[in-house]
Amino acid sequence: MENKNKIEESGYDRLIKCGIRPSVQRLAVMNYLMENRIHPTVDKIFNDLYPTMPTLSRTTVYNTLKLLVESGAAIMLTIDERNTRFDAETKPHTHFMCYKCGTVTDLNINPPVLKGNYIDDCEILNSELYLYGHCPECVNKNKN
Amino acid sequence: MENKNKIEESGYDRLIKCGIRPSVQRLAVMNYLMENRIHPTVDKIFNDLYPTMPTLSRTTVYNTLKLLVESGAAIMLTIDERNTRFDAETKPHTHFMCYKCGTVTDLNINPPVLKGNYIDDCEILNSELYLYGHCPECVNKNKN
DNA sequence: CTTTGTGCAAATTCTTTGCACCAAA
DNA sequence: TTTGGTGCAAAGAATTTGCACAAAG
Repeated sequence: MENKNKIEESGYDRLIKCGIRPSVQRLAVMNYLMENRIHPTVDKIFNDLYPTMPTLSRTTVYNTLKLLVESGAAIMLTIDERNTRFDAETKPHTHFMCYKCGTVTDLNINPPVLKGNYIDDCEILNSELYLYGHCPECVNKNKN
Repeated sequence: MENKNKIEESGYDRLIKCGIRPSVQRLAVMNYLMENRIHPTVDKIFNDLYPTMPTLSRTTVYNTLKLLVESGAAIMLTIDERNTRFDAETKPHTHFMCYKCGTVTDLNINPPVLKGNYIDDCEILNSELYLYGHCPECVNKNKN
């Protein structure tokens, strides 16, 4: 369940490939993101890692996520107004957020490929397609 | 310049159509959004209206924007990680943010029309296509 | 009068910063 | 040893809440 769409590459390999020194904390965050494709918030990551790493600090999680994003090892999502979310899948794909339960998932629909193009003289370097609505679980709940 | 893509409908008509009582403050915010299609932040709206409405409070701007979005008179954009932005154009269109200057503009490219569909059993009620890169001004600056 | 809206101040939440200590090269 | 990483506590920024007063119906 939590491992849906798990990425097979190892966190260690991903860090090295992106030129990031693999400290214990960075490895923990990177592996967490690759094994749990739930688009977690900073708090979710911290709370889930804390039991096995009681010396971990929120600051380190923030530092690490910033580094991962800047190095191309992860992406940041602004789909959720309240909290920044993170994803270890860096290839373009479409995200969905449920208005009722707040869960963010990947959708099997290709976003328009626009990177590298110029549109209205704007140089496009990145794009995100965010969809919102009701997830299957919440659609069904509604029928009761 | 500031009036690019200005909406011709009056703020008063928009409020009435959306079932919102047109208080002085609400009218000021609605008109501001319709006349200034710059996807402003709460602070920008407050600071621009304050000189002509010195009793206006940030709380009222927050209250009003929440009401406008809930009533369908405006939309909220999460394209900018730092600040929520607002737009009086509620028909689906594509937004662009410049990485360098932070300006948010509309782009003349139609986003995929997905509202009303089911994708992976998710009921799609809304969508946003956000593009990021360098705006014409910043592309040119870069050449120096 | 009764309901709705406004605006101040305080509280809350999320994130960043400064700095001392720790760890690895 | 020198550079880089971690984590605490404090600061900062954005937003929300509680409440008293004002305005509108």
